[in-house]
Amino acid sequence: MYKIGELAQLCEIKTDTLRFYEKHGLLAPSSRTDAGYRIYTENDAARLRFILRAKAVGFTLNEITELLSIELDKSNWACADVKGLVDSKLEQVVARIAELNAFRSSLQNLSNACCGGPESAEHCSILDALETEQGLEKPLIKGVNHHNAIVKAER
Amino acid sequence: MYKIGELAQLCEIKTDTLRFYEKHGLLAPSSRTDAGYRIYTENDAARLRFILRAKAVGFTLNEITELLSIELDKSNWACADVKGLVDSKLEQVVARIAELNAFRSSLQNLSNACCGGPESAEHCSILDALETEQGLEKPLIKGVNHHNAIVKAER
DNA sequence: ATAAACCTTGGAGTTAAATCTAGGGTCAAG
DNA sequence: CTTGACCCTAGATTTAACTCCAAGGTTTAT
Repeated sequence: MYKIGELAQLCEIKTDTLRFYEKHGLLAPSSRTDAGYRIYTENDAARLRFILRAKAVGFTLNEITELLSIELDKSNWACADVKGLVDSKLEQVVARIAELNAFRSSLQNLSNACCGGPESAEHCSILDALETEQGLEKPLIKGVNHHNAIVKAER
Repeated sequence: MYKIGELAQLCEIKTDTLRFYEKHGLLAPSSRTDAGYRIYTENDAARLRFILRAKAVGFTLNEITELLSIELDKSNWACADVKGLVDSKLEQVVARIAELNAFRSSLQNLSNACCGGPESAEHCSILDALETEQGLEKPLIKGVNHHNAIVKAER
């Protein structure tokens, strides 16, 4: 059981943000005290952590609402519906991971091309690194890649 | 050589967005016609694609500006500086990939737990899936994971 | 029993990133 | 030589996601 300030501190956000999430239907406290103070349960906190993680990973609050709506009325959904919605989000996540991997390899190329010494960076070019990586990009975007996790990053 | 509308169409953004990027120092056309029309080169287009990819992957325009600033005055930077900046961005990207992988596995758990049939989704819970995945989360965050690329997602 | 530190609501302000509007030039096709 | 599809600038508006403020009620520690 947390008061709003306690939960906020626990999750390193502002109380204002919690009230904002409530107003927008993402997270309502399970109850109120007689005086009207919001009371959040451990379950509410878990939900909040889910929201924050989804946010950190680039989902908008609207998308998160959509994800959480599964939770709210799950007894009214068929299992197949839930699976469908989750799997479509899962696809988005997988696609985003692929994009990130492509981007990471862009940066990696630049880092690799750079000697790292004290001399001028005349020959270090983000765009050069980009160009040389362009052929590499497509296979990353399309299809699941079991071998592109994280490429060795040394030197 | 592209006029603003051509480049916009090529990259599926609005001309307004290109002018906006120019105003904010992310991408200026290499030249103008006598009439004042913006003229973008292939190099400008590559820079734009870099911007769009970075954006898709969750970087803010300010962060992207910082990344691109390397390009602008690279001759005034030491190679070590460039490498430092790039490597720190690289760390951010790797961290984000880790977060996304954790999130993906959350969703995967839910999908797996869900029978996918026509019956009520009473027992499919995003939060349940979250709980059971909580122990799994930390090893993903810390350290490079060569084997967490993308887990089989079928069924 | 009172001050400090909480909490409440309603509404205004902020920031990032566009997106739109108004009022005009430019250019190629018929 | 005009019409429609472009382009220009400057500035206003929008949207998401907070963040802050005012005016007041509640709790807690001294």
